[in-house]
Amino acid sequence: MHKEHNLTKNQKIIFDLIDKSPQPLKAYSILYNVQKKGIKAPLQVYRALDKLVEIGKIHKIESRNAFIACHNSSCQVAKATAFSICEICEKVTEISSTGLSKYLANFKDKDGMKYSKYNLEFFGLCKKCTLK
Amino acid sequence: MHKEHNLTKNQKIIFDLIDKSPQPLKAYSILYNVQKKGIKAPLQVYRALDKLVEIGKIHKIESRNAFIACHNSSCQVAKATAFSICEICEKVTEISSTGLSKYLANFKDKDGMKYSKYNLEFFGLCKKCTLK
DNA sequence: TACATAGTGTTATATTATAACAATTAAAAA
DNA sequence: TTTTTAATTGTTATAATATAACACTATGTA
Ligand SMILES: [Zn+2]
Ligand SMILES: [Zn+2]
Ligand SMILES: [Zn+2]
Ligand SMILES: [Zn+2]
Repeated sequence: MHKEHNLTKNQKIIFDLIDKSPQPLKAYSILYNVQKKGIKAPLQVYRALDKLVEIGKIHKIESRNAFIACHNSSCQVAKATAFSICEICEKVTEISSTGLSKYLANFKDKDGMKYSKYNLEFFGLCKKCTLK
Repeated sequence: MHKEHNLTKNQKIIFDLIDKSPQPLKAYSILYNVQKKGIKAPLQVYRALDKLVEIGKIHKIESRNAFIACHNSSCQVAKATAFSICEICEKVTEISSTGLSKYLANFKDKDGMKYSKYNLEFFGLCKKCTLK
């Protein structure tokens, strides 16, 4: 569950847009979409994005430079994220698998080192694209 | 094991540089370092990088926009990669764990979908930085 | 109130990456 | 070997992504 954060004006505008979007949004596409709401400069977007990522309301899809709202109650504030990405239609889905997150949270490398955070991106074809 | 690829002149210059580097290199840092060898434009660098990634000689660290040589004989040509990243010194190490790669290669999401490719990035502190 | 902290607005600039086109080289097919 | 096809190169220009710096404003808290 997400802790309630009181989003500021810009944060709320940008979160709402991302939250409503069925696919991840890129920063400059966000910018174009919120200009009518008074957000005029890239920095205003990036600052809101940074904060939203930090508090776990959205995640960055690193391989796509795009942002998606978190819909996974088990992902601990941006510390443990996993996504599936369709290489044809670019549909991105957050994976919420207890098995996977337990496995990765407990993973130790050969030096016995544990990690505080991870990001995993799976690539393949989504159902719809598999059938074509 | 890597299939032997006959690298072209530019590919070789750029691979050699990355391969010798203890840490991942960024595209423009590569560019500055190979200008004395006649590679003058970003595109020449990016083209070589694209090819080297494609054939699995190097990997891109997505969260850092940087490139590292593959030192993991079990990673199947860029289809299955895992890294640990130190959040202080930015040291990056390719993880080669049979357990991990088997687990991820066989991972199915709740729709039963399997993936053809993945990239995993772990974050934490390396040994050296933990002791500080 | 006074102070600290976080957020905003703005301009400029840095960093990362690709488009388009002509020329060259290497590979493979005839 | 010649032909022809694909891959690579060189080059200029430009697109896309992201941050620096600074002045100002709102918010919380002592
Ligand atoms: Zn999430
Ligand atoms: Zn798809
Ligand atoms: Zn590798
Ligand atoms: Zn370190």
